Amino acid sequence: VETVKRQLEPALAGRTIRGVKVLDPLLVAPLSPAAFRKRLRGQVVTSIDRRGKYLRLHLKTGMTLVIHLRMTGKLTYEEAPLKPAERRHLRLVLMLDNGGAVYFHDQRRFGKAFLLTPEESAAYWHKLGPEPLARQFNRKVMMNILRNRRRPVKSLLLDQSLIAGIGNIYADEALFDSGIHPLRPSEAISEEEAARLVRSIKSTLRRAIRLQGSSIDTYRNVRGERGRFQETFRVHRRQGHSCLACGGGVAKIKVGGRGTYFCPSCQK
DNA sequence: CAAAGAACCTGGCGGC
DNA sequence: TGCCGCCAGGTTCTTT
Repeated sequence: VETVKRQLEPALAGRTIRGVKVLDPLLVAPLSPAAFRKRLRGQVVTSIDRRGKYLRLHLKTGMTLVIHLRMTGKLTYEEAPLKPAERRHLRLVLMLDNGGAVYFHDQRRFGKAFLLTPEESAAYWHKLGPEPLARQFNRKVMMNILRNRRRPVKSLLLDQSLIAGIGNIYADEALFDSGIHPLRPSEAISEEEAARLVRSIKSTLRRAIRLQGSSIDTYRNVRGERGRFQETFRVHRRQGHSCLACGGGVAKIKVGGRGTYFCPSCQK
């Protein structure tokens, strides 16, 4: 999402949305496509940012257009019309005043786009935990999150109300990097381990951003290019392969309903 | 109230 | 070839 945000900013900032085409009502539900279009058309995008896994397009009126890609959402920017094959999973088009357009594609149709008023915004973003890449996200904050909870540490990392923006891939990779077992009860994590976990989360996310995300299947960046972080996975989706650190076998279990990959000898 | 499980969707894969 | 079940970068609602 950070990669998408960085690439979308120069294409969208300062642009006026001249046209809105909703090809899948599910994307904007519970708003009707007509109501969504009416509220968005003519709006000026002043800036773009990200909060957790949400993309936010700030509009001159004070409204915010929020986009969540969920599992298979993709945003692309094009100056020329899409080829027929590229329209297969097209859900939304925002036509801009410079002739370009932003396209939202989504195979599984889990993605969401909605508008927030300035009044709604504060309460909405309040539901999310801190940004893991912020300076203020440190061992102390991590310890407060881990303390008095016995849920498996991986479930906590994925809980967006506790920390905003860590996904399944990055939770697995950060836990491997810090040598912590995904099922460890969070209250059993020491100060030293918490400090290591914070460093691992930050370094994993930074490295993934540098490699422009993970293209396991459908993900592409705004220019349609694959990310490369999947080439550096140490445990995620490597079950049965040997651990790059110890040579032992990478295991797969389910944690909180999510496929979870780890090295039983490196992660305790 | 926390936690587990199901639901929301589409499509690819392996097994039979 | 075709059908079935399982799995998938996430969140939210329901059930236990």
